[in-house]
Amino acid sequence: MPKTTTWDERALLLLGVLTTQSQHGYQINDFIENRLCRVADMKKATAYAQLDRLHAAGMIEIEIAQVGNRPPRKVYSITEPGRALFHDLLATNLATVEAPAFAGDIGLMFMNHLPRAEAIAALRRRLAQLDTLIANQPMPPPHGGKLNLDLAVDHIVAVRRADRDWLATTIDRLEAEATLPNPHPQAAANPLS
Amino acid sequence: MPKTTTWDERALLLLGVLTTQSQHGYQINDFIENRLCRVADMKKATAYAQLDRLHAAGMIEIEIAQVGNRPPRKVYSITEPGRALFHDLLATNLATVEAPAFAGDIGLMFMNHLPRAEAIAALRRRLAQLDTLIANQPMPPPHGGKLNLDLAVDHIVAVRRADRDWLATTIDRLEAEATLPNPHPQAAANPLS
DNA sequence: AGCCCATTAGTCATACTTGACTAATCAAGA
DNA sequence: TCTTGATTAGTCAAGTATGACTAATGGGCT
Repeated sequence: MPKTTTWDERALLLLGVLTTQSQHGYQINDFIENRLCRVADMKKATAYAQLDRLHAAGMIEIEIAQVGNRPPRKVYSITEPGRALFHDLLATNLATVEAPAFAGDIGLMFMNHLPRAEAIAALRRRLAQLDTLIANQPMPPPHGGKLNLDLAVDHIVAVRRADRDWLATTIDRLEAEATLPNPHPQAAANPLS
Repeated sequence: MPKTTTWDERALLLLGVLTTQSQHGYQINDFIENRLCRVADMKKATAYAQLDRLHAAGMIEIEIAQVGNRPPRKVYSITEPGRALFHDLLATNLATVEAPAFAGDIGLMFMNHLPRAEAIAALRRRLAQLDTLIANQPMPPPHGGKLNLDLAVDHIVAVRRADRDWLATTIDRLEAEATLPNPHPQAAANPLS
């Protein structure tokens, strides 16, 4: 038999959107890019590619609907196998911890290559950004029925707040260390050791 | 003039590794996949592609070194322009907040599509995994000189702990709600409304 | 002597992602 | 009336990421 395709969180996202309600492409993209933008990030072309894969696998079906003289809509609906797949993907997703990889940590690793003052100033800017983000956190627009956006947003806010606290504490610690004799005397530019 | 290439955290990672010390390819990959695996994630083929791009842009240079009769080593070294680029990328990285997108939040959004008990059981498995990860957090092997792995690992641990706390609290709340009259009576399987 | 594994170097096909683009209809403002 | 922007459909080229693969050497084990 053919090797079973591997489905990821993008399939879960689309199946979830379609489980809530059959939709046509424009609606799907609009929904993802406007309503779910803080939780998910998928572009139009990616969505179409995934929808094609899901259709080819029989997880969704497509009907054409004509409204007036407008270009015909393709309405995507989830099938029974699709519901089963959605169920499995959802249960797995809920039960699994993802390996986090923060791009910001790359910089932290190499922080000692900058002069202390410069590094701390940069981290301070990061902290200011975080504060702004947390303060201006817009509450998501009200949503209908089964979609639990609040929970996901709440999670993001919680993690961001922890990030902020860690950063504030770390900056303080680094500053305290900076007043002591410099433990890294070679921190300035140093070509050809 | 040609459009300036966009450099990302992968370039930062490689430049950082080479700033610490000139290395040949095998060393670089070994270092990233063994020592930095908890902070960064870059595969061999990706590293070589990035090294090529950096070399084409004059950010690193390559010398051939022969050791015995072994296959010749290509030793990659950072150039002066490379150091400047590294400095800029590092300062930017430290000063910037990344938009986080957690795959796990996709599931949270659709949680109401599962029966409450099943969803809570799945989240409990996620929590157990998180606890294990936090408990078994291996301290990174000691590192030399300017590499500040501890800081990045500390950050990851802090965020993970916040994640764990949020999850524990959320599970409790969901369970409390579950004992009340079900606010989502259609939570069970419900084909064709 | 012979065999296997680690070291050292990459390459390549494949898959995934996305910015930019095309096309047509209709409502509303100028 | 004409133009513009939103609605609706996608496509395609170009870039990125990576699993799987090839090749050669040398040290150590049987």
